[in-house]
Amino acid sequence: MPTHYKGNRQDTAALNAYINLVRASETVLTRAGEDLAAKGVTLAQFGALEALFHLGPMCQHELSEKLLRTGGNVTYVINNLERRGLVKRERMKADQRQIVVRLTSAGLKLMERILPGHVQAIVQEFSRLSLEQQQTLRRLCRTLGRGTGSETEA
Amino acid sequence: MPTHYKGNRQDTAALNAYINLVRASETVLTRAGEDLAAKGVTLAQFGALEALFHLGPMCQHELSEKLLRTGGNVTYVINNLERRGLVKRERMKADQRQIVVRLTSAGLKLMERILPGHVQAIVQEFSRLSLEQQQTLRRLCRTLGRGTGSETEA
DNA sequence: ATCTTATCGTTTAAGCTTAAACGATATTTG
DNA sequence: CAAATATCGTTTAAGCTTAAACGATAAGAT
Repeated sequence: MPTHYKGNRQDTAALNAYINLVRASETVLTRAGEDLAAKGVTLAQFGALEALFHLGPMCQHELSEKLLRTGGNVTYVINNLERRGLVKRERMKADQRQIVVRLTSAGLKLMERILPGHVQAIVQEFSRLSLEQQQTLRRLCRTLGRGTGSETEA
Repeated sequence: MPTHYKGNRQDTAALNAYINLVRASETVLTRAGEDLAAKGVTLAQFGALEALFHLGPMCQHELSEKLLRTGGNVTYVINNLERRGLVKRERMKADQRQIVVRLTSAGLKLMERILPGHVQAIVQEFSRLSLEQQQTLRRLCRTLGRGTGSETEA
């Protein structure tokens, strides 16, 4: 479904790339979300759990930076995870403003149980593309995702 | 920021493509949303307005198919647009279940005023990629976005 | 014609997300 | 030290999104 906008060649190429990029992302996210729903967590919850699993305990501010979400959003998602007993909060002694979030044993067990299958679901999803195509896609998306020039990342 | 998951080559390529695809989409959508916010509408509202602008009046069910959203979501977004006087609803005589949504003159004027600038914002965003790269990105995303094999689209 | 089934739009509950205002705690500055 | 500034987490309001249940209308079956 190409764009209906009548413009020049540049405009058409950009709009078509835009719509297909967003659609592809929605498709992939929807399927990943369905996989996780069957495992009992949401995508947002999994994102937080995954960061804690791979990077270890961290304060909410740090989590908000890793997840590219606002502080208020992290409060909300962590509330839901804490209510389900998957993470726990601990106020830091050194800096009373910060709250360290860590996986509970239940949270750790959950991740050990569902992570491999979720990875395979994503691998399966991307098997529509060859290895080389996946790398090309990654490279183009990285170029597109770069900021306005004030980034620090290599 | 590559994945921290320790897996084989296939897994790593898929996960990296996944994370960068989603991030790029979020980046582009955020910027498009900021552009539209400055123009006074949300991305979801613009999506509905744009469909009505380019395809003409249609019932909510049709709109939900074009926008790839649920019926309940269309009800919600159209409510907000109607409240702002940008669209109006008309119950169809032929089929009393259907409700045709059409742009008001205010909605039409708004789109004529903001659409060109929004297109240019997207073109600007994608100017990080060459024309050829945009076409490659589009092709890869289309492949990825295809359904499980039950699609009708060419 | 009546009964069954399907379609269309709405409502509700739950979750995600942001921006903005706020309180508590740290840090910096004069 | 005291005052101003900055950081961290929370809360609120608004919007987006879905799934599921529902009522109204239409289409199909017997």
